[in-house]
Amino acid sequence: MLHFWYVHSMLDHIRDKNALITMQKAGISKTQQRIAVLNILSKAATPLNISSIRQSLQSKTRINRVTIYRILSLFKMRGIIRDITSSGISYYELATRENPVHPHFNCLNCGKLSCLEPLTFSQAKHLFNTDENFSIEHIEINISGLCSYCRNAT
Amino acid sequence: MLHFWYVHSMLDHIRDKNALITMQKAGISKTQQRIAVLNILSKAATPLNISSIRQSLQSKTRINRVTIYRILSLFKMRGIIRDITSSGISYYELATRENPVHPHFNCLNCGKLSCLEPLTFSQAKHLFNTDENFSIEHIEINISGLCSYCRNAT
DNA sequence: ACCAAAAATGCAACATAGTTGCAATTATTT
DNA sequence: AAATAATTGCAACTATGTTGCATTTTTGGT
Repeated sequence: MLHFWYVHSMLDHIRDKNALITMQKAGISKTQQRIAVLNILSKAATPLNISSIRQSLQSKTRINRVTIYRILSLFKMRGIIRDITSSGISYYELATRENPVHPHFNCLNCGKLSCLEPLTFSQAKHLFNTDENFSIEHIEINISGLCSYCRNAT
Repeated sequence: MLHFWYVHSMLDHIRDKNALITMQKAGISKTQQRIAVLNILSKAATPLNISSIRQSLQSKTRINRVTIYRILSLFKMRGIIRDITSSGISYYELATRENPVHPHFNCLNCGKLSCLEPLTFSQAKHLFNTDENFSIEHIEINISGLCSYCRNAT
């Protein structure tokens, strides 16, 4: 039987490799800080906000607050990640083919952001009577309430 | 023919009266600052963010930054206003029967937030497969791109 | 209309998010 | 392996938002 730590170090290794490939494709320098940020986002099951990212990073990599902002901003520009702002807080998630744009659910109790089933852009676009000639570039749908855990806990 | 200033002072008078009635109904003290904030929001054609509200207020009423936050928070709790957070900035609009919850359009160029045609809560709710037992309390839909003005200006 | 009690405002101080310029460090290219 | 280019760290700054406490304004009873 494989050991826990072994499986994990193996996964970490794969992730590091993927991170390098991603940055290669994007044509940006492969720095330790960028790899670390990318790995944290690829490990995450839900979109993460800056403070979660900082916490996860500080234990492993020495990284400045400003650097995180700059890396996230660069990743966003290059289409590597997407940001979701729910209740005034920015969350980040990987933007891959396998992970298309989708609505999010923000628990008002625990604050966790979960991903909902995707709605295609055209489906969503169809909903809104935009006879006024707006050019739609982004549709953000955020739903809030209580997640199943918090709902049952109360 | 009626003079411009006359019509306006008349409208202001009606607004002041409406503001007083609103606060009476909500069972909260009728203060100058609250009347001023309420009037600004009732005059506005689009949802306003804090800095717009501050700017509009400072010319007329002496009011502290903190007071505006407290008033908006109270109004929100009492259901007098609604807040919309688009791209990390909070905007406020009157929450009346005639003005139901609706999606918003945020121009990425000029930053202005416009109101789109409403979608009923049940229409919107129906869209999302929430088989997981989330309890939905709020659905926020924000669309961004270029407004007609900015689109044509470029 | 006045006075006491209750409520709201102003102010100072603080916390967090996010940005910018510049010097020091790290990647990349040859 | 060295020179150049890019990135990071740091200090300082802006904006948003919050809290405690003293001062002022509203409210409600007389």
